[in-house]
Amino acid sequence: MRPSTLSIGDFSRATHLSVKALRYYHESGLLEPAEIDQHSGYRRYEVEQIPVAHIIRRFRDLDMPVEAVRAVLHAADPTERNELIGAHLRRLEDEYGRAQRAIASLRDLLEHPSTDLPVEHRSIPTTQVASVTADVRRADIGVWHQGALAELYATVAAQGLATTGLAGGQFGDGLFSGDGDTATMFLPVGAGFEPIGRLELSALPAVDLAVVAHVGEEDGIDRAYGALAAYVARHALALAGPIREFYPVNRHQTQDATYWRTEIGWPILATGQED
Amino acid sequence: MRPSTLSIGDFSRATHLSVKALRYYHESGLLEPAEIDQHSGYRRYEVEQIPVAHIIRRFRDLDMPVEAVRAVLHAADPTERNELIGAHLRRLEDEYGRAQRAIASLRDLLEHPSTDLPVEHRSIPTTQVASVTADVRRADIGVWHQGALAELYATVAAQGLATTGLAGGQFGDGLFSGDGDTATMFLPVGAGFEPIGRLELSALPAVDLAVVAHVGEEDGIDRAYGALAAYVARHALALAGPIREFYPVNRHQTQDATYWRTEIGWPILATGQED
DNA sequence: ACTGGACTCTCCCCTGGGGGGAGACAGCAC
DNA sequence: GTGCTGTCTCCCCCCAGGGGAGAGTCCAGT
Repeated sequence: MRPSTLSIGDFSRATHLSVKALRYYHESGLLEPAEIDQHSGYRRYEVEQIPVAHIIRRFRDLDMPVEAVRAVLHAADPTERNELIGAHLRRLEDEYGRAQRAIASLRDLLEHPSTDLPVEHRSIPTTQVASVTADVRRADIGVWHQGALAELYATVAAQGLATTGLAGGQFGDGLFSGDGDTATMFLPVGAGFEPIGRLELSALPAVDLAVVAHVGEEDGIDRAYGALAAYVARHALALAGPIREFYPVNRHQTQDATYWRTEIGWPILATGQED
Repeated sequence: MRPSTLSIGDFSRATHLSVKALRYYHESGLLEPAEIDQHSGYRRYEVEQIPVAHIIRRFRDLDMPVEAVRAVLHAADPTERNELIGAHLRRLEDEYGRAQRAIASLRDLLEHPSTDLPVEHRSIPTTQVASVTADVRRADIGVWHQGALAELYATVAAQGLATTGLAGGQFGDGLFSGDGDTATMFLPVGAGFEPIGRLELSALPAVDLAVVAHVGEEDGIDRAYGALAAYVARHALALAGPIREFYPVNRHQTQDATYWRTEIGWPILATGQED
């Protein structure tokens, strides 16, 4: 008699999926054997499952998570399926674009390891701000940053208020314990701001900052950080609080990133003396 | 007095690397603290280490392995460094290209889940071949496949011999125990072949095959596998050995992939009867 | 019917790059 | 002295399986 089902080894050879992977897909429910021998526990697959297995392998070759593969296979209609696939492809494209820009920045950093940029001292008084504070993982800061600023600008404008200073952010607050990353985006406002949703009205403490400006996209910003660190080292100044950044250009109004400006403020102890 | 070193928390804020990551980099020797308090075990970093930490973060953002980052940082000269960075960028580019092609193939598979392609039965006698056999991980098969075939063509030609049949490969041999993937690439030759290096002279056993042809790049090949599986299922034929593939077109002479041809052979039990 | 070898089973530990948390010290301001 | 926060080490967790141990199964040959 000719068996109409395949052993796990035969199925592995027919699908180019390893036996280990097949067992894992069974365990995780992504691809269940057609039949399991009650006595021996041997898995048996049907030939009709081979095309499905090929599809799974293709997706896994793309590093699509097993959960996402299951979602695609269980998607109701082709539209939803294409949407899911498209989303994954967009993620890959994003990653690649980010990689290219970061590589350029890296070459720059490595080839000009110690660039001197003008450093300016700035005394910031206590400031009343509309703010958003959250624990954000470092990898997500870019996205969160954009969203929070957009919300601040929109809400302040919607309340008919004017901004009374530079938009900015503060990172690594240490207000909460633990190693979480507390980040705050803020927009200075006058009296009358009404906190809505996650937005708060708060007061930023006064600080003395050593400030370096960076122009252009965020990718090249490490050079500014490096220059600042070198300056601080030369003048033997310690870090006296969370880093504060300012964004003099409204990035939602000015789309061309070459005009963007980031001012990085490194809090220092007020000394008054500069050599 | 102003401390000239930073605690791990301050250093974390200055570099945007998490405290956990910094401890891990210390443990793995990628970035060692400038000083460790003998009594308390507290780590102390110098401001001069900040630019280095930024560089490390950039590389890790690119998913470059910690080992590779260390290699780049310890590289003797900029040339070697650029070479290492370039290699990583090329890997990213390769992945992205592969992803794009695989996505196209996937859409095809999902939109035409059951394509009928002509299936042909073929009886292959025992064949004398020059061959390369190795345990190859599935992900590496593409590369290994190219190299092995090129070596076979070159060596056979160098010995002044003619090929006496179609080049091909055999996958999932099962000659060795375990779940390893045994793959063999072969080129039929007449008498007089001298095995050199990893090349062997061997005899492939006779088989009866159900064969489907696929034209073009390897990316669309899953459709052919699917059609073959459907055919085999309809005719209740079991898999009777490792999959064999044939490549009638020499891919090193014909660069245009649209002319490439892959014949997939699914071993079946010889029955002589076809309904 | 028996034997040997190939095949498969489950179970456990391992990878990389950290994240999350427990419990114990350390340092600093009041 | 008394909190509070920061930091230490140690342990378990993630994904997608890989590697191997030890035991049970299947099948072909005798």
